[in-house]
Formats: sequence, C-alpha cells, structure tokens
Amino acid sequence: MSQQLEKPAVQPSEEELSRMRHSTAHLMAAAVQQIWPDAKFGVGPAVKSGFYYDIELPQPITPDDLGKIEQKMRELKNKKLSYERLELPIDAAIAEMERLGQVYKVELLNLLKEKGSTAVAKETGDDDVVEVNASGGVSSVSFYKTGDFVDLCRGPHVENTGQIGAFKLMSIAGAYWRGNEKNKQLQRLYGAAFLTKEALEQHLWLLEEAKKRDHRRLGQELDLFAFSDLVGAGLPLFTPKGTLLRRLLEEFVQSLQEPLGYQRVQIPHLTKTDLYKTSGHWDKFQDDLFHVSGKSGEEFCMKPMNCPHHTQIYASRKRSYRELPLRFSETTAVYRDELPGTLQGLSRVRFITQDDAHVFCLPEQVMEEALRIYHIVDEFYKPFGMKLSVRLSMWDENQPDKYLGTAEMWNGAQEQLREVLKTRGAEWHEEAGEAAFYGPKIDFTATDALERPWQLATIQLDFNLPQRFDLKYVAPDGHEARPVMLHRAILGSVERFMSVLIEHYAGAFPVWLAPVQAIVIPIADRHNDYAIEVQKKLASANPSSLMGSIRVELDDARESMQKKIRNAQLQKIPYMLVVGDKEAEQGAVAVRLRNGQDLGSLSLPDFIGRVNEKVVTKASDL
RNA sequence: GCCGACAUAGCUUAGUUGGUAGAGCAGCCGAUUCGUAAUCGGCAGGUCAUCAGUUCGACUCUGAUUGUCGGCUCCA
Repeated sequence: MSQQLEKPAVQPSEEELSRMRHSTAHLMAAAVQQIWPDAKFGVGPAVKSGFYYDIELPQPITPDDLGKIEQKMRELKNKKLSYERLELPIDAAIAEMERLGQVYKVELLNLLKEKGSTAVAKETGDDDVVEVNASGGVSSVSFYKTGDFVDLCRGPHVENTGQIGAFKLMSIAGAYWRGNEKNKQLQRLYGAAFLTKEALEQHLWLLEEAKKRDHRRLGQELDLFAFSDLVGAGLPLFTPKGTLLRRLLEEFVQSLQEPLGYQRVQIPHLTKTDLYKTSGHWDKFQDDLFHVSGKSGEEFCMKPMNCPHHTQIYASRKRSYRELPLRFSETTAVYRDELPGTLQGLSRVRFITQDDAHVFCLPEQVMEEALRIYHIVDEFYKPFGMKLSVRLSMWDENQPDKYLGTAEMWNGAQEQLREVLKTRGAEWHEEAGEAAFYGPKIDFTATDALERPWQLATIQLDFNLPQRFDLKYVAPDGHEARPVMLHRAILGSVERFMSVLIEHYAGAFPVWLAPVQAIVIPIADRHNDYAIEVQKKLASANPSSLMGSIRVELDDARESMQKKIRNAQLQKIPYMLVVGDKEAEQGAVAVRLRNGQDLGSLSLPDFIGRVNEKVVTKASDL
C-alpha cells in the first residue's frame, strides 16, 4: 500500500470554492427541474467566480425567470438536502438516463463507454463528469443525487445544500452542445457563487468597478475613438488623441526593432485573390475576406494578413545566404469580415492594424531570430507592467488536414519553439490545436478588465509558406535552398492592444503615453497672458520626448478654477498647472498631480525636467 | 452566423393600461474673476436607430433591417 498523504488541515480555498460552486450548479439544476420537470441537462461545471449549467427546455428560460429559479434554489438550500453518491455500471446508467429522458446524459455516457473520460472532458469542456484518468472506455460511473435531482458526476460535492454559500444567477446565454456549432444550442445559465455573502458582494462590486475601466466607455469619455453606424460595425474611428496614443506605441516598438535590423516595407491593401490561392489562405479563409471587384473582372480582396505580400518582396530578386536574415516590418491595416456577433469594442474589429514583421532566415538562424523577437517583446512590455501569460500553440495531430505540412515538420518546429522558451527561462503552457495552419507559435496573452484573455504578441514559425511560394536563397555551396520564415507581432493588433492598455491603466496613462500631459489652469482672466506664455514654453520644451514637446493644453474657459481642475481630473491629465498672481510673479507653476497630490510651486525648468525624466524613463509614476 | 437582452438630444437618462417627449451634464449667450474635484441665469438641441405593419392615433404593440451588450462558435 502506498503511503497515504496527509490531508492539509485547511483545504486550499480554490478547491473548496470550486467544489461548492459545482454543488451550486447541481442545486440550480435541481431547482430548474422542480420548476420545469421536462428540462434536459447538458453539462454544468464550476468556473471562475461561479458556475454554469447547460439546459434545454421547450420554452426558453427568460431573464425574468432567474429570480424564480434563485428563490427555488434558496428553498432547496434551506432543506439541507444531502449530496448522495451512487455508483452504477455504465450500461445500467445509460438505461436509467434513457428512462429519465436525459438525452444529453445518455450521449455523454455512450461517449464515456467508447472513448473514455479524457475525450469527454476535452469535448465538453467539463472535467466534472467523471474521473479523468484513462483514455479508454469506462465501465462504471458515479452519480450524485440531490433531492429528486440525479446527475452524472464525479464529484466531490459538499455534504448538503446547507453548506452552499452565497450565489446569484447572472445571465443566460446560448451554448452549442459539445461546443460544436452544428449541434443544437442549449441555454447556458451562469451564476456567481462564493463562500460568504461578503465575498459575493465584493465580486459584484468588482464587476461594477470593471465597468468603469471598460475601454469602450473610456474611449468615449477620454475622446480616443468612436464608432459610426454609417461607417459600420467593427470599424473604429480614431480621434486626434487616440491617434496620438497609437503613434506613441508604434514609435516605441519601432525604436526597439529598428536597431535589431528590422527594415520597413510597404504594401497595398488590395490584392488579387491569386495570392491567397497560392498561400493556402484562400481555402481556409475565403468566406472571411472582404471581396472587391474592379473593371477588369479580376477577383480582388482587401488584405486580411501581410505574410503573402511580404514573401513577394522577398521573391522579387535572387537572394544570397549572405543577406539573410531579412527582416521586413510594417505597421499596417488588415481587414477581416468577422462575424457580427463576435465584434467587441476595439478588442475584436474588422479593421485591424498589425505591427507585423516577417523574418526570412537560414534554418540555423531560427533560434537566434526567435530570441531576438522574444527580446523585443520583453523590452516592449516592461514599462507597462502588464502580466502576460505565455502559450506554446501547437497543432492538433488528430486533425492533420487542418494544417499544412508534415508531422515531422510540425514536431521539429514545435521543439524549436520549446527550446526558445527554455532558453528564455519562460513559464509557459502548451495547447494543442491553437497553432496557425502554417506553423506553431508562441503567443502572449493579457487580460481585460473582466479578466477575459486576449492574445497580443506572437512569434510564429513557418516552414510552409516559403515552400508554397517557392522561396529560395543561394547557399554557400552555390545550390538553391529554402529559407525559413518567422511571423511576429509585438502589440499584435494595435486596436486590441489599446483596448487592453486602456483597461490596464483605467484610462490614467503614464506621462509618456498621456495624450495630454499637462493642462495650464489660469485662476482668473488676468492670468491668461501668463498661462499662454507657460503653454508656449512647455510646448516647445522637451526635445527628448518621442513627440518632440510636452503635450500641453490651456483651459481659458470662463469657469471657476475648481471646475477646471475637476474637468482635468476627469480627463485623467497627469499634471494640472495652476497659475495665479503668485506664479506669474515668480515665473512658476503650481503643480497638482492627477492623484490629488499637491507638489507646490515649481519653476518652469524644474517642471520641464520632471516631465522629461518621466517620459525618457517611461515611468509609471508622476 | 447562433442564443438572449437592449436602442429616447453629443453623453447619462425619465417617460405602463397607445393620445405627437422631460431632466442633468456637455454646447451657445450673459453675469461672475474665483487658490486645488462642479458659480448663477438664459437659449438652443429629439422625424424617440431605420423601414414596414396594426390602429382614428404608435416612443409605447407586431415584423424586418442596422447597431450595441453578454455568451457560444470562429480567430490567418
């Protein structure tokens, strides 16, 4: 007998929470079943901050029903019903579920019987169904019974419903059965659940706070971008301030990549579709392109990516091994006809500006080049203090037809990227099926205010497109050889990066990024002349800033100083420069920081020096 | 694309048994000239997203379209 591990005295709270949430999902299902006895149940796992259950009813559940369900849940909770575990041979289980008309459970059980629990967990996204261990067939399964509700489930659960904490049903959504859009769509009921009422309230409060950081709201309040129904969905329009922010980000990344040998190129936004028929994108993405036709009858489309164009710059002349690596970079827009239901603020758009680059190199240069890119990613993200998670996105070897190239190619390329991660000492996780169709990638993701993950930077290895476009270089021995291609983006999409950035800072940008860095606030009209003088001096003062000056505005509205300070606060302007009689006399400014701190009177050179330092160091403080 | 919800002035929004819209902020005009988060008064601004339909009459009811939000699916 193996040594028993002692249970820790205090359960890790995550595990405890997750168990309670899972039990709450059962409680909700039990309540739904009492109200609508003909409800059919899909899967119902615990998730971040709560749980969900997928349910099918002849009459859809409406938001008004949520209160009713909650009330029934409380009733059942107060009865302190036990969670009772039963084991059944799989065939008996199938028969029982058939008797109850639970068609989805029957389907799961059959799947378990044939393919085992790993396959089921993978397909449903729910590993609570049964113990995840073997990938072979399962011979017996466990059920949990709560009151009249019996559910296929591996557990564990709390002992009885009285131990369930505070919960609230949050929303109803559609979700395809087994995650496949060809299947029927069930109703997914989401709930939040916490051990205590206080924790639940805290969570709801955090959600409210997150709304204030929503980039869509801040984009409007801070006048960064806008949308127009006339222009169309997913097509953001950038205001002067938003455009300035974009330029600052682009120039930052340019300042990092240019010294590393990246050369700018430029390509048209239209192309004949032949380009994508050659690259292989056509077969996969033709429905997601904006198609354009001209006079000639030739088929054109808006470019949805830049790699094929860049290969044609490479292919425009004979290349020698001596000129490799070639690193073509370009910050440029691509256009993708994303499904309307997926569009979301700047996070998911149809006009996407990529800070794209393609490196063409010798096979033996791949590591070095990938490491260079990794270095740029590190340097770029450092000043923001954003938490990035790193994913090695691999192909799905069970679906080779979704990808170009051979298993050998894929395994080799994946191993190379794994080496890169090891060399960097990165912490990463690996996911099959997340690769691009032409190669594996290292993806860097960040989260928004609601902690939804978004992919930003990416490093992709590609042996396929060089082959498709028959790219060559002349090797030292005089023979022609095939270069390797790396695709990379640092921000990813400028729009998406901005969405994450805005939420990361809650709109309060550090000095180097703030579209308006300082605002001069004259106390009374008689101070306007001095205020103008201050503005002029600052606007031409800061040669080391990326934009060549301090970005300063003057608020000469005939309003109270208090009002002007309030407005500047709401605009999250880092420095408020109050000038009155005293300052005019001393040639100074009274500096108030965005965080409310009063720096007192500073001479102009002192203030300029301060801003200069914050900009040059990309400081996060003021 | 699918499921569900929503759409009133630039922004936030009031407006239930269907009788042609009311406010705050922003804007404009005037007064106020102020020491660290909203001075006061006035004016203007709406074919109630669009298009059909029901009705004597539609912001209100029905349908379609467009857009937005939360999910699902997809994501080069």
